Amino acid sequence: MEAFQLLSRGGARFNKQRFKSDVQIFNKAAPPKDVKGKGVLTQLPPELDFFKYAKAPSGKRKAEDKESDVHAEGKQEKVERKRRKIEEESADSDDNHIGIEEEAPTMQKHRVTAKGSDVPKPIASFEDLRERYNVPPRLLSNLSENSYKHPTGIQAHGIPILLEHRDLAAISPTGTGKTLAYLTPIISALGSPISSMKNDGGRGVRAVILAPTRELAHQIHNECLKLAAGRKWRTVLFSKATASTLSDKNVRDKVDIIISTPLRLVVSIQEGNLELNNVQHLVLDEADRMLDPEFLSQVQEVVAACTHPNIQKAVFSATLPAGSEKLAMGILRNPIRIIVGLKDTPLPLIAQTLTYVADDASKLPSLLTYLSQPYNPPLLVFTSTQPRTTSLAEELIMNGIPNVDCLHAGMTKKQRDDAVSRMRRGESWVMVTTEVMARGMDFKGIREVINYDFPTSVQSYVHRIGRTGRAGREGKAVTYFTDEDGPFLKAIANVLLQSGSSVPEWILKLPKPSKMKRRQMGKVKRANTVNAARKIGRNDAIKKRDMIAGSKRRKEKELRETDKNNGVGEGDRSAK
DNA sequence: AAAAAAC
Repeated sequence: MEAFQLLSRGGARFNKQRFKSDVQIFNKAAPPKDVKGKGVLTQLPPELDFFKYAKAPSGKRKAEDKESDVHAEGKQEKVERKRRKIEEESADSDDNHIGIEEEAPTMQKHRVTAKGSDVPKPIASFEDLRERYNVPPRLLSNLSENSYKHPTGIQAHGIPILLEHRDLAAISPTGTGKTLAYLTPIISALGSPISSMKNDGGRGVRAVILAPTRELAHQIHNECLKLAAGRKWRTVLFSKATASTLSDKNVRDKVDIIISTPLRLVVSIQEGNLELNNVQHLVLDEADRMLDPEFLSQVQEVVAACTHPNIQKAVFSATLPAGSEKLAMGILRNPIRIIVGLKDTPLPLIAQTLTYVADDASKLPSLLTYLSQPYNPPLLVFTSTQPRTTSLAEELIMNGIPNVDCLHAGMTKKQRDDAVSRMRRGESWVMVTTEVMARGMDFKGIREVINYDFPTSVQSYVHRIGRTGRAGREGKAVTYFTDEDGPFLKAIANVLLQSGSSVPEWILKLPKPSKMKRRQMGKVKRANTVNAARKIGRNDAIKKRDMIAGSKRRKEKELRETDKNNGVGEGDRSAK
């Protein structure tokens, strides 16, 4: 009982603080001053109560059902029903499922659902970690010195799970502190840097974190350095340069944590320049991306190389489609699944709009008009390809837009690093980019995102606009759509609805495009790509690459099928 | 459904 009171007090304090400092609109809405006990958030005006989606099912639904903001009532109800269904599914309790009901107040505040056996209770503050798990004081002081005062939902729930050495699938919205949620327990569990160990040292790297882009790996490494400050931790951002340094076994065995993109790691393993047999913590950040067909075999190779019997594995993302979740669950052992908020859904803090621009030629004038009015720099502009990123940046510069920058993976490492640095220093006002920046990147200042080209999936949309609205701040996201984007418009419109933004009625009335039509659209687009490729004389190269990729994908699919039939685990397969 | 990303 005492513990429970402590938890609810801590939770209440956290929420009050967080909302007061970060969400201006909270003050305007005059929150209840008395935050003692339960239900601060249940008293929020419905448009602010974005935790409601993940609350344990209760009789309180009705009051929350009334949302004023949406034009199409019928659609709204449908979405609501879907929402409720998802909740019921995730809250499906079995005997092992510890007290969602008993812990309801805390759970509600953190809007979290947990599934799995013997789920550890969440922490109320980082200080709890000292008593409960003997987390080193140095680590705790590093947290508070970097202004991490109160755990977010994913941190409160995820850190204890990882500290109890359980496998974890964690789904938490963009900008809610996932990186810290896995770095803190890893550094705590490692105890002491290898270099300072007398007996146990020299057996090789003990933790590996995989991320889909270099930029993200870099950012994770920076966070890691903050937490590692004051002790002789060796944390390595894996790259060509560091890989060659680590080809010396004596150097390599003194490394504590490696942060890397998958292929880089695979290459080193294959060259015999790296062993992962002492890895006890493996994290896949942006897990659904990492389990995409193009990354999957690489990731599986890394997983297979981690042969330590006691390895703990965790996957983190804001989005985890069913297919990816299955793959993830195949990699994890007796995992706990934590969902904060609703998966595949942006934060309602981000005000989203869809803007019709007729055709591609109308996009540039629209953007120029947008930029001629006051906006909050830095602005992030997403396009669909590298060439389009470059040419749009050039157009903007020619039109006199100041401080335009661009970043895509076709640029050199130095160019990429410089662009990120300019962004971090606040020197870029308009950053034009590709999917490379869509996931994980945390630029605190970004208030506005523009999808210049329509995103190619719901996941892409959620992650792109998730570059704003971070750590409780408000954000704004504008998405251009043309006639060609028609077939995919409705899916995105539903995402807007689910996260509390309004959508013009006519969009919701769009018929669901038939499979035939979608296939046709796909063909048209593919033909365009081929034509474009022919123009720049790379047709053959692209064809060849696509053929290779295609056959690889098919092969992987076949393997998946046969494995399923033979009951072979994920790890076994890639070893073949 | 498709481009970009990983070296």
